[in-house]
Amino acid sequence: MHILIVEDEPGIAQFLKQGLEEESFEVSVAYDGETGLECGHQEDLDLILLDWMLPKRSGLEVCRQLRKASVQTPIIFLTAKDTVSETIAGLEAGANDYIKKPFHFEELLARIQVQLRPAYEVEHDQFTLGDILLDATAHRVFKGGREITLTQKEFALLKYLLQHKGNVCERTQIIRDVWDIHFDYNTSIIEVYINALRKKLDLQKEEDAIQTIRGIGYIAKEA
Amino acid sequence: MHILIVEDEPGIAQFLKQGLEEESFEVSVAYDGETGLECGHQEDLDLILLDWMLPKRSGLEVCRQLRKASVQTPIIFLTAKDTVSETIAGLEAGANDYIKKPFHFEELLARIQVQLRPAYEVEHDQFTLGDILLDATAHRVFKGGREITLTQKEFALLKYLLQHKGNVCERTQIIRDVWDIHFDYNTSIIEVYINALRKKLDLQKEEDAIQTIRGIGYIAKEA
DNA sequence: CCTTTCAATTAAGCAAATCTTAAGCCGTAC
DNA sequence: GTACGGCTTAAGATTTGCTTAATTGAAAGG
Repeated sequence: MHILIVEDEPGIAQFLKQGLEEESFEVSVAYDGETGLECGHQEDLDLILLDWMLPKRSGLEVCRQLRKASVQTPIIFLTAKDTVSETIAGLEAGANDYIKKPFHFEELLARIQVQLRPAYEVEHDQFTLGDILLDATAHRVFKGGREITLTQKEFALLKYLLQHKGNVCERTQIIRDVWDIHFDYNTSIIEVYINALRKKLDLQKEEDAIQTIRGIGYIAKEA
Repeated sequence: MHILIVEDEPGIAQFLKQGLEEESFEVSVAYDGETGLECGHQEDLDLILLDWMLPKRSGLEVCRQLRKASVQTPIIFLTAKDTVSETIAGLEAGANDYIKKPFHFEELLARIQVQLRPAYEVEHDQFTLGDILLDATAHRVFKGGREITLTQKEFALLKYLLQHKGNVCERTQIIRDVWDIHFDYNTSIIEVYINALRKKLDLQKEEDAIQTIRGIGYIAKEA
């Protein structure tokens, strides 16, 4: 997570930088409004901490300009300007929060966390197995960050195996729950799909995440 | 815009209600935590103002429970509990802001506006997908700066897909939310419109911004 | 009040992806 | 070594989605 501090007083800037770095944020500092405005456009920024009184351009102006340029990065004012009308001006300029000095570092941290919290996380129920990730909500599967395209049945089978991770899945169970066949079967369809999965997920025979249990079925387990 | 106030002290509740109604908000009041938690689940709520000390359930608990039930409505704590650790607890429980009593009504208003901003933008502002830009307010669509004329339904469908950018939209969801058909359907209308969009937006099959998820629906995603 | 127009929808034929079956092969267990 | 169970492959069947054309219906214009 990358935070930009726009603050002219070296003491405060340093204090903030150090504190945030200890929380393992990546921190950049701009010492005047002009620079702050420039840096604020960077794509990889996750949050901006903005002082009000700055050389060259005021924090208020920086905030307005950034929003005007449709920069969506969360902005938190951090300033000694503590009147109500100033607070309102700051918030109306497009800031997401407004903290008055003096402040407690812990509270700042909590408020930063609030801003970094994804706005609307649709609850994704997802399953993992090693570096394989199956997102049931989005209907997508990733292996080591790279998306893998699966067909319906492949997806259903993988999901079933991951749901029962660590447990042996009998072929009769699989055919019942994934294919909805409740009577006797005599087909190699499961093998075909297991095969497809192993191919698409590039699973090696030795460290196979999906192992065959001879005579019974299959098991998905961590290496 | 509909705001829920959860506050046990009638005086404050009334003061808030009146003030907010003057700003033409629709206001509901719950006088204890239990009721607050129930009302908090309502779909049409845009914001919740939450006191900490409440009969039956504390505001902190209400907040936690709502978030646990994946209610995404913005929550602002409005409380006399003013220590740093309480503030942090409130924010970590899932609140979006934390205002300490006594407060200025004007500042509260500004902070409410900040929380309502994202909802407003989703409703009115613009969505992008690669070089496609959809301006919901102006009801216009651009691709690489050139305006594309869409019909009502085409526009509604594209907006829906862009709103859910990165997530698979199931056909049943689409037919429900865009066509408002809640019963079983058996028509190829979605295909027709997807087809129209792909044509008008000149999307190539390979790097298609709108991809088909066979058996499920469609997904709009960046290349 | 009738005609024109255009968006919305339905329907049908076609194309493509997926699912299933089946047959031969391979490896392990006995 | 043999027999059984699982793996692999490919071909046929089936399902799903794409595309085009025709029909409906509602608003605009004469």
